[in-house]
Amino acid sequence: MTSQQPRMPTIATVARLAGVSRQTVSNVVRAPQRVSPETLARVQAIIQEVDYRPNRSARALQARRSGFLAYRCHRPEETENLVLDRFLHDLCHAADEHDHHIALVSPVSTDQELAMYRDLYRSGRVDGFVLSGTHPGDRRLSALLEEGIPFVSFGRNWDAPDASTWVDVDGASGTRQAAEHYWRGGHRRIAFLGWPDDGAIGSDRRAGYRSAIAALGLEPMEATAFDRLDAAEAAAAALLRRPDPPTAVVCVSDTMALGCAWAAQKFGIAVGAEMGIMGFDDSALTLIAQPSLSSIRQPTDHVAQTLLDRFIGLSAEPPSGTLLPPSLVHRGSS
Amino acid sequence: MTSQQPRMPTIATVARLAGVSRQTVSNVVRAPQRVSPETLARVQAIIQEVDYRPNRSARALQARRSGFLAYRCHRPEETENLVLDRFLHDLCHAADEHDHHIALVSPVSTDQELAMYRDLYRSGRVDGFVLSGTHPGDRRLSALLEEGIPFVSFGRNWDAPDASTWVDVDGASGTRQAAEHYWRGGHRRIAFLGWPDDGAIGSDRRAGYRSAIAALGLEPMEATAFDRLDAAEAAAAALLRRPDPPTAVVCVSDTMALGCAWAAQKFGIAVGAEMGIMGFDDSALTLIAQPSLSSIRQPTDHVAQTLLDRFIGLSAEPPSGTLLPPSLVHRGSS
DNA sequence: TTCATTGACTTGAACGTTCAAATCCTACAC
DNA sequence: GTGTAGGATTTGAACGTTCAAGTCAATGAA
Repeated sequence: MTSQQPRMPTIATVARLAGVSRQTVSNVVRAPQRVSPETLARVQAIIQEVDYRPNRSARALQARRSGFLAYRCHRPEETENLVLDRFLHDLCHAADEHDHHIALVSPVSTDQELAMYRDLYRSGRVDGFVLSGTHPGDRRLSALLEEGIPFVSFGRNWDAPDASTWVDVDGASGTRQAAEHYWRGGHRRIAFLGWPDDGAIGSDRRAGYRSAIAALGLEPMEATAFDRLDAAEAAAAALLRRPDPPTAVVCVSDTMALGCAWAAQKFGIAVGAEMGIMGFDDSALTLIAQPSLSSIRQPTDHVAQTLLDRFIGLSAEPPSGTLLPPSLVHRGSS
Repeated sequence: MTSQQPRMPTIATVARLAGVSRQTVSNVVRAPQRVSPETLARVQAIIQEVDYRPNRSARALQARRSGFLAYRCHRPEETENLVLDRFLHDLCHAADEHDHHIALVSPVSTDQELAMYRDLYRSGRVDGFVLSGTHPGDRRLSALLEEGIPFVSFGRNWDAPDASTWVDVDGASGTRQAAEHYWRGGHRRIAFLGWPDDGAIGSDRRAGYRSAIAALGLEPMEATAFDRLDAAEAAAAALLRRPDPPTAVVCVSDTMALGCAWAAQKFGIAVGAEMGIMGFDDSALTLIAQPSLSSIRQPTDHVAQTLLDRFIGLSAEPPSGTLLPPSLVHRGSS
């Protein structure tokens, strides 16, 4: 941190010390089977001794790939943060296992985002991109496809599902599982608390509930509220005031579920024992809440893993989409 | 995304097309004043035309610095996430402005973290590190210092404040400002709602409150609770049941402030008009609350900016710590 | 005229890898 | 004994930059 750092050992340093050529050292590191056992041992000893690691910039230059993928770090104000936080974490992890790393960008507009992507890719700084939060009409997908820039996305390619490689979570499967879970638990009046302004995600989750309810031969019971605690609480209270109040509520988000739980408490209903509540996303919101909420959890680790696998094989395989089912996390409110 | 990409234009491509040498092209990009106006214009035109960008790996190799800083992406379960989320965002931004990028790592233990850092640095993948969430006895600081690996930290170097370069937020200043703000607003019974198990951060914030109260000649009034909504609500309710209830509460966190607001509502006290509540960190938690909470906001953008500045000048300047004051964000509960 | 000075540009080498081709050696078959 | 095959290793070149040292021509002072 102070003066001149002594130079790092290079492949040439090791070669000289071990009395072999650079290429042999390279082989020891990358293709040990090509090297005779004695030489292998000798060179490995030297590598240990001087703590040599291949220089990644040199490798990147020669291989014409940096081993970096760029990811846009989401804005702190957005609500879906908590899932994306977990996703980002899992993405790092998955990248690590593929000897890659994640480079972050934080553009302020879509235009700037695209300009950054172009620059990052053309300057060889990154090998491609991981997008998240895709939506119908997403310009990023079409632009990257058009420019032939490699990418994968967490979220479908809504406009052209077969044109690019993506992984998404099957929201309908989650709400379907939740409804079926309650049915198996003896519940017969199962409600859904959704958003009023259904986008693609909200209607996907709603559809899963409806299909399960229909398949089970139950009466649907739906309410909507904006994604805020007070609004959710009010909507849930309205449900509870009905002559035939639900005994279980499947919610489109954890915020909704928390509001639902507050409402139940005010009605003197024991959450968990008397009434089931299921959130969506298993966000950290559950931690500040009491009682802790059951939730439908997106398998972000599996998503990240799959995306990385797919990215690595991108030039070989044709583009393809994958839907992964979420899973129920039972915490006490179910 | 499909077949063989055509090769990117290199400095040699541009040189050939412009009829100059590689070095001249390099000068056009990096030191335009060295080139004659006519040549400059001609070369720039070609650069535009073929959309040339210098290859970063080649630059990194030659300059022996990658332009990457590594940052450990926090675990999704941790509570201070929301500030760190904002910090990460600001860090990307600051890095961008210094022509650097942030590379993420997600180690599972401190040992692995240190091993990763060593590897990333020695392989030339990153030029150094940005740490956050430092604590007394933090092994990372001592290890990096010992190995001579460059880093800066968001959070003091508790054990050796003068040994490394850091930036931290003056928590005491925040709570002091809040107390003084309420005093100026006519409040005379100002309480502090803190954590029972005061770590360094909690006691820092408490100290600011105490110093302000003492300076203003008021009676201190303190309560504690764990950082959970229900616990905070209970503690706040106890305060409100006192014969001399506070008219304003400075809280050690937003969770506490939200709990406080719920308690006030139950007592029929109008938050904002009748009672002031100040949170800490201005986390997104405030979004799910109604009315929205005032809060003490850490200047993460300034922190990030300063850290980057300091990192760039790390080899030239001696290590130094900087304390930045937070600011009050008035939203309605103050 | 001579010779240093300056400005514009070029050349060769180096940064640390890996690929492709070449070399060397040993073993084995005919 | 000759030829061939194959394994282990080395050599030279290339990846795309930039640094340091060079050339070359024009300028101006002695």
